[in-house]
Amino acid sequence: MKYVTIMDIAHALGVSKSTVSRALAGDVQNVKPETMELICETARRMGYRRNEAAVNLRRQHSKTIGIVIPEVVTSFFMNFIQFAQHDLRQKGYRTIIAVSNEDITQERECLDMLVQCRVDGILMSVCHRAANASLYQDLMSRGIPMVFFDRRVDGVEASQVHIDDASASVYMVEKLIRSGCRKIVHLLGPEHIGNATDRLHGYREVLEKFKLPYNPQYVVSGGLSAEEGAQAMERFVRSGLEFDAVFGFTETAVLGAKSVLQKMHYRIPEDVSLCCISGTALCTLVHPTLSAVEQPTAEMADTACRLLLEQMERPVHFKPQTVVLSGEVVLRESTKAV
Amino acid sequence: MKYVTIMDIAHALGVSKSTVSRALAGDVQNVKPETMELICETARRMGYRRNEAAVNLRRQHSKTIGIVIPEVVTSFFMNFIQFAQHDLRQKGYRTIIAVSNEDITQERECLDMLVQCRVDGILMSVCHRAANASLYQDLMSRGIPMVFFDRRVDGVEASQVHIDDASASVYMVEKLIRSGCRKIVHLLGPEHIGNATDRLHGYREVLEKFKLPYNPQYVVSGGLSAEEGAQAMERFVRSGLEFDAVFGFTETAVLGAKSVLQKMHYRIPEDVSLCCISGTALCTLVHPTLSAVEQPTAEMADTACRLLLEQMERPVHFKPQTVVLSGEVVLRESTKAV
DNA sequence: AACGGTTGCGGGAACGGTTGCAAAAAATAT
DNA sequence: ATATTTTTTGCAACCGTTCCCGCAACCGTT
Repeated sequence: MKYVTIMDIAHALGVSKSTVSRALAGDVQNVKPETMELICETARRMGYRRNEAAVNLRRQHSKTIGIVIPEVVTSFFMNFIQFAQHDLRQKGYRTIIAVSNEDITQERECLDMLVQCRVDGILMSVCHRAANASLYQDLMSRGIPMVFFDRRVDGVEASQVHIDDASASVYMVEKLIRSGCRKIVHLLGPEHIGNATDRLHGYREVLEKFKLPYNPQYVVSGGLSAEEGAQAMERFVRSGLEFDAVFGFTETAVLGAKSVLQKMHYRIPEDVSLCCISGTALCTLVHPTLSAVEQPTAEMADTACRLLLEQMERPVHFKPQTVVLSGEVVLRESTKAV
Repeated sequence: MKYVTIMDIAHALGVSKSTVSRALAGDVQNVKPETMELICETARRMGYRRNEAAVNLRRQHSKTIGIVIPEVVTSFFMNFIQFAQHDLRQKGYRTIIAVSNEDITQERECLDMLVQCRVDGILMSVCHRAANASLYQDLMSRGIPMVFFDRRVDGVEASQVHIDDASASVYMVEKLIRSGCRKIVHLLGPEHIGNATDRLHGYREVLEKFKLPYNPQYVVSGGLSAEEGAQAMERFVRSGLEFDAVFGFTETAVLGAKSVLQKMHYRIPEDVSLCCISGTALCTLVHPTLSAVEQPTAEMADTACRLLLEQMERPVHFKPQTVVLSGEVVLRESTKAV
């Protein structure tokens, strides 16, 4: 495994490595056009590829951004990464992605690895609203810019961008009620995810607004996965309580619930309406298609990248800011018309 | 942004950087236990994180493996990455993932980036069976070990691991026939993906075996995405030809077809059986659940990593080998019992 | 006391680029 | 022609780490 270096090129052409370096960097101020052309051509011919490690060492930055996400089963995070990569690449940054698997220990390891790689900044969606807060704070005080997206994090002085979960819930549940539903089950997300609480608040807010009674029995822990959602649904159905709609914290859980319901021959949406927050392309792939509040993924990625880049450009007197985006209600076949 | 270096530690303790380096590397042969303890403790206290760029430069390897995948909408590739990351991390390797978006130009850029980062090896699923073959060959002759997984690549002397597509198709289509289906539509994959041809061969083989006529009109280009699958299905239905089953190249395309069929009130599987190759968790999320040949993702990742690691350990007199795994037919609700 | 062997540590040269500064070469002005 | 400026080039230091080599201190033997 022998890579060609600028010294190899310099030697082959009888010039100094400085000149080669400048030529390859396109420094038109300091190198004669024909020399430049010659060097670039030779580099191409010899198959030269710059050694990033050497560059990173010399310049004191890596031109890479770390992205930490909690899971890879939903396509939301992958879509986010795609958009973010597009934005960052345009600004000359590479990305390195790390998955915490919804585990705070793995999350710490991810962060550790990113620090070792000397990433210039971190885009992060936490797996726990508070558990690693002091670590984030520590990293940021060490001068590593961070922006948190999608999942809210508490007690950290940092830029964040997420959707207005409470409002999103309000929109969605209101649609449910206006379409005639009265007994709405809420598949609650895990307590350690901040957004779960907000979505529950939104749900309760609408009930109050419409003077409907709030019954805690209709709020069941639906987890994150399809399995958990299915189990929660099954348990609820067995409890014998009447219901005419399910509003879920997340897509996968609702899909699990949907399977259970369909297996029991509930008709959707005639017998039960189904909807959730943070839907992805999956919602359109199932039958009936699922009504959901869609995350503005592209906008979220753009905003997160912008915030991060701004913070990296002017690290001094930078003020953390929280951007709240609004989700878009998309009504599909799993809910009745209002 | 100031990171602490081994020099900082050495200075603080009045020892040489060599000793610090050795202590941190756990070189018990050459450093006294108390010194070691002292150095490690100080390093921890000062928040030392090794600079990977410096290490990569000095040692002539990066301890990272590049993984190139064609898309991120299916969870298959993400699952593969998860398994591969697990294996590689155990061997002390980081991973850097790049997405080609089913585009040969982007694929070249991905490879270029990985070379710049001096990855020690590449795990790759191509977006075109042949287009970039000479580039792969070039990279390998430059001493970069590569292993190709899932998607077959032609005319390249390299290790490959994929499922036996023809046999997988045979298994699946046979089940269809044994359950009573006679007019089976095949949603063909894109021509530039080698596996598509193999799966078609499998389909034809079974027809021959059962002495059923082969009608080219029943083989339609179904593309990769749900949209393409839906369009293909719609076109076929409009053609007026009778059919009682759809066997698809890939999950997403079949899901697209399924939507169309369900919208038209075809009953599944009573009117039309549905199945595909390379199913993921998605198959169990939809209703009715989808019969599929499941890829042995973990096994494929393990094999690919093993092959790559072996090749990296003994680059000389290494012989490329192709490992063919067999898929597992999982019958679910979208097909009738045999 | 002199000897070889081990142990623990420091010095310094790499690794492959970038970049400030000075010097050489070329272009322009006097 | 020489003086001056401008363009183009080379030298050398540096980034943080590893690792080869050498040195000293200490050990037990003779």
